[in-house]
Amino acid sequence: MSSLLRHSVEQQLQEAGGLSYVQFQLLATLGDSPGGSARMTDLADGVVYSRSGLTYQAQLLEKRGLATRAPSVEDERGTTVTITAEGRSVLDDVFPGHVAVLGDLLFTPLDGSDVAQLADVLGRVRDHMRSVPPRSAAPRRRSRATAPPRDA
Amino acid sequence: MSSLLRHSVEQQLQEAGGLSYVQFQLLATLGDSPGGSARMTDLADGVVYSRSGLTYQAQLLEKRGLATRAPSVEDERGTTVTITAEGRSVLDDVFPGHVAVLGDLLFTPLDGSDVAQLADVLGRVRDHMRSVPPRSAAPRRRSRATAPPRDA
DNA sequence: TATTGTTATACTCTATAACTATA
DNA sequence: TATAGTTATAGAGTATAACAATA
Repeated sequence: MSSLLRHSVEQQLQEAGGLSYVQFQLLATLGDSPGGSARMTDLADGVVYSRSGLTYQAQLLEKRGLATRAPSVEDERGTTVTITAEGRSVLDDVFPGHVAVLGDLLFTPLDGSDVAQLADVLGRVRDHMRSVPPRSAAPRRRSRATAPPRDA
Repeated sequence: MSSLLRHSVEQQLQEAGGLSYVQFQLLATLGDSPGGSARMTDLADGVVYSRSGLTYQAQLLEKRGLATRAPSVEDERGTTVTITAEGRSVLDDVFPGHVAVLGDLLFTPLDGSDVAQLADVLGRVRDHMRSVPPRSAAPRRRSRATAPPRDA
């Protein structure tokens, strides 16, 4: 079910705005951030992928003029990404269709009670997953001599 | 939530058996099929992807000796894919860890009632999505001559 | 030394279109 | 003609490792 939905969502984003799923997530996150800005690390928190993958997608956004990148003021190691007016415009173009896809495919067969249950249950799963030490994101070699590797 | 879970699942499949998510789906489907066989078209029904993508993954399985491919007996246009003993072996290798990932990440914060609700609600969504006409060719905002194109 | 991020690179996967062969 | 599947190809996306720069 999740695969089917994801596939349709990605297709709509691509057709309506030429956006990959990750690009949409980044733009949406930036759009909701104060000043339309966020640091790469903050952006990474919402996404699964590697830092290099994030850099790649952010570069694509910059090339299309949907976002700008600049060294962070507070911490010069960091990069601050900011959504542009054109970025917001693309987001506006894409959003109605995005909501429509979800409405058609996900919400149509559900009533208010179903949606509430889903939000509750999946919300708990999400919180749980976030609280779990990300086995994946944790480089194996991170373990010092004191910590015996679990995954052999 | 779905992305996080999917990512962890894919990682486990890759580490435990060198399987992509699609390959695992194919092997699992074959394993549950009578005689361990199914036609490409039948396999495609369970998966989102294109036929060429399915051919690609089936070829990989064949190269690794996890499945065989042969012309179908009834309909010589078709290809019958069959899981091998080694394919079942890899499936057995991978399965416990697969279940463990789902247990850890998905089911831990849920009780029996939650799981039942989830199965009910998502089951209806799945049925609904399957009943809907192919999404790819149906851009819903694509209107007739009355609506001017706004994406110029 | 640890953290932030980029680059170089190699690889996997997917989709489109053209093609073959059978129904 | 329609259906089943493969092949050729091209492109998008991802991860790993090496790297530079700042804290």
